[in-house]
Amino acid sequence: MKTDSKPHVRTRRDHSTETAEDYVEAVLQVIDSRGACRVVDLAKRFGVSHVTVTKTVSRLQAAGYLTSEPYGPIILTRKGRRVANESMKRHQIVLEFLLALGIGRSVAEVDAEGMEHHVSQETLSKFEAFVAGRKGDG
Amino acid sequence: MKTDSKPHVRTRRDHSTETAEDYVEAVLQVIDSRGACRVVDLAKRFGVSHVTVTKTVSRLQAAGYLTSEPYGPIILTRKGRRVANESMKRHQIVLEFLLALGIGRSVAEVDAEGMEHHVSQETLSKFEAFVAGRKGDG
DNA sequence: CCAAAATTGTAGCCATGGCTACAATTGATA
DNA sequence: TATCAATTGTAGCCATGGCTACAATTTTGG
Ligand SMILES: [Mn+2]
Ligand SMILES: [Mn+2]
Ligand SMILES: [Mn+2]
Ligand SMILES: [Mn+2]
Repeated sequence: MKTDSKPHVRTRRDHSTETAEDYVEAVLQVIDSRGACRVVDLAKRFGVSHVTVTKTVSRLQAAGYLTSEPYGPIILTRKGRRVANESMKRHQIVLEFLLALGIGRSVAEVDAEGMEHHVSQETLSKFEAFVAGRKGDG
Repeated sequence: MKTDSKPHVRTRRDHSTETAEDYVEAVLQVIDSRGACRVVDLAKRFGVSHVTVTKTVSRLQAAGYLTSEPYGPIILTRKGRRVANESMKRHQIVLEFLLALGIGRSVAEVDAEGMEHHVSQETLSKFEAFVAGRKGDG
């Protein structure tokens, strides 16, 4: 797990994996709700042009997260599915934590999307414990 | 405050202001502890080459956050000091929140460096309230 | 005061992630 | 089925933020 003593170095590393995590997560969710994932779906979701999505998808394909043929749908590889599931789980924990803290849902959803990539395993565990604790209360 | 319904759009905006915030904050702290801030100080702090710092400093100068003459020290403008103070305050709140949650100092410092840029005002307030609450306890 | 070390600047490269404009393909429907 | 709409691809642009290599300047020690 390499405990980077330099905070900014870790933050930069977090950012370098952020796109892959958000994309595979989105692909999984779109497939789950529409049957197949297309470039337009991701463009709408992320609020970017379809060109940006196409280029990113091609990078992620080269990196082994997904596959796609010309004019075809976007499909996750085994690796892509693994990362998507891990990311979704972590996203969920962060979101539930913010909700448990009493933050409004729409704000919590926005904050979680950015925060999720910077939460260490230790912090994630504390978040989980906190949520579990609030469930027990009244 | 514009409540971006699209999480990823907000996250991208957070990232677009991140460098300026981290730099002015660092400049303020270096000045405070060494009397003056130089390119090397920032390069060490951020774990990047002096070239990266030079280029970024020149961008931030163009954007009005700081000034610097050739081979001279880096000085914050009024705007730079304002942003630095705000950023330091927010950073401190996030850090103290993580510590109050029971996270180890070194991990908390690393996580805070990334998280701080994605915390909305509402969430920041809840963080503050949580820390204040734990202070009262035993 | 001068040489070596440290610092800073400059040139030029790369990857990521944005965009517009336009072309090609596919899908829907009249 | 022929056309129009939607989707996807491609070309080419930009800004940010990394880097190495080398040049210039400043600082420091003897
Ligand atoms: Mn995200
Ligand atoms: Mn997410
Ligand atoms: Mn930061
Ligand atoms: Mn971030």
